[in-house]
Amino acid sequence: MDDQTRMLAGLAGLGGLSQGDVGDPDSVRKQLGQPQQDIGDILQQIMAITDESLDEAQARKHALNCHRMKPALFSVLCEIKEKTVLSIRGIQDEDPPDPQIMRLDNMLLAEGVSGPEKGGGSAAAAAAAAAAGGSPGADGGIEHSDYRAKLAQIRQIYHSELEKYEQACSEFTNHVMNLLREQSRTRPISPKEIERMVAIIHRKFSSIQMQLKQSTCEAVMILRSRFLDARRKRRNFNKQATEVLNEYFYSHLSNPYPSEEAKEELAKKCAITVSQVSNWFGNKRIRYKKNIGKFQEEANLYAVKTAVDAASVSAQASQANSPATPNSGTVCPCQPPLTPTPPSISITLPPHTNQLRSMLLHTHCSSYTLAEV
DNA sequence: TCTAATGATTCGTG
DNA sequence: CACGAATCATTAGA
Repeated sequence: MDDQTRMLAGLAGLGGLSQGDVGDPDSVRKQLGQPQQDIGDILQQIMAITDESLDEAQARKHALNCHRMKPALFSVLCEIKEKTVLSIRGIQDEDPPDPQIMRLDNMLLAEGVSGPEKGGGSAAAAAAAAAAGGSPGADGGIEHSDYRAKLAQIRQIYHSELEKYEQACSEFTNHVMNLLREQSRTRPISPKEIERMVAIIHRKFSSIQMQLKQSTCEAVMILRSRFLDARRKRRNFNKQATEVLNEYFYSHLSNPYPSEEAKEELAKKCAITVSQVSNWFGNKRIRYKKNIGKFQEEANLYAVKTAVDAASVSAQASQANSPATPNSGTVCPCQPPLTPTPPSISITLPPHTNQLRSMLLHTHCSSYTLAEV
């Protein structure tokens, strides 16, 4: 209290004093001779104001507001406050942008939830729809629009929530600002303090915003994973693709392990991915091996078919008087077209060639994503 | 509705 | 990483 009274004593005639003089009450007293009693009275009035009735308080408030020393007292109190409490808080004011929010923002932008209406979102939608679509066709369009519709729904919810949030934030900020401005007439609140309070409110609201962004991201992730879950959206290969694969399989029955190049060629022919070709051969080998008898008829059928194809190719070749180009899809010359005894698969591991290519071409989780490449 | 077929995934292995 | 084997999840046909 001693410091304060000294400080307040210094206020007695601030009008003609420089800032440096404020801290020296003795010099003030010397210059003006204003009694300390005056300051004590004002302080007493301020302290007692809460105990009075509303009307009395209002009248007192008015009187205090009109007091000739009010502006000086106010500015000094502001200064004291600034130097004590707020200087400590001030350090934390300029914090860097939250990396978490930045991550969420980037993701929402990439997914097309935030940002321009038909920007990256449609690209992401196309990717997801292509991934879900499996074989290219009219079906892909349905998947695409379905995905887009759901994404648009999320987008709409996100934006309406964001708008609500922004409105609430600005309403609350305005309310607090008005309140503080109003209060600043009776207690020392500097504009800087109001500014800080606004920053604090914004920080609090931004944590709510982060929650909104987080849950939106989760929703998009769930949506994507549903569309990307190839197993759920499995489509049987078309007849022509199955024929091409079977032709290769039965014409290479002694070693049904297509090379990376052969897989690529088959993938191209069947309009599927290399990894789908690998899956198909993996399934085929194991299922054939498990029940050779069941596949016998199929084996004979394709053996005949490949033999006929080979014959027509060689006939064409001889007609054109040019050598027939060896095709991986045709029957191997050393392989009999009809296998009298059940053919057996030689389970020998093929050499691991072209690992880099395979690394690029094999996509297990999202095998469909390369389907349209 | 049931069931066989089938494409995809997972796991252990070399 | 490719493969076999087991399994899952979906499709298609009876």
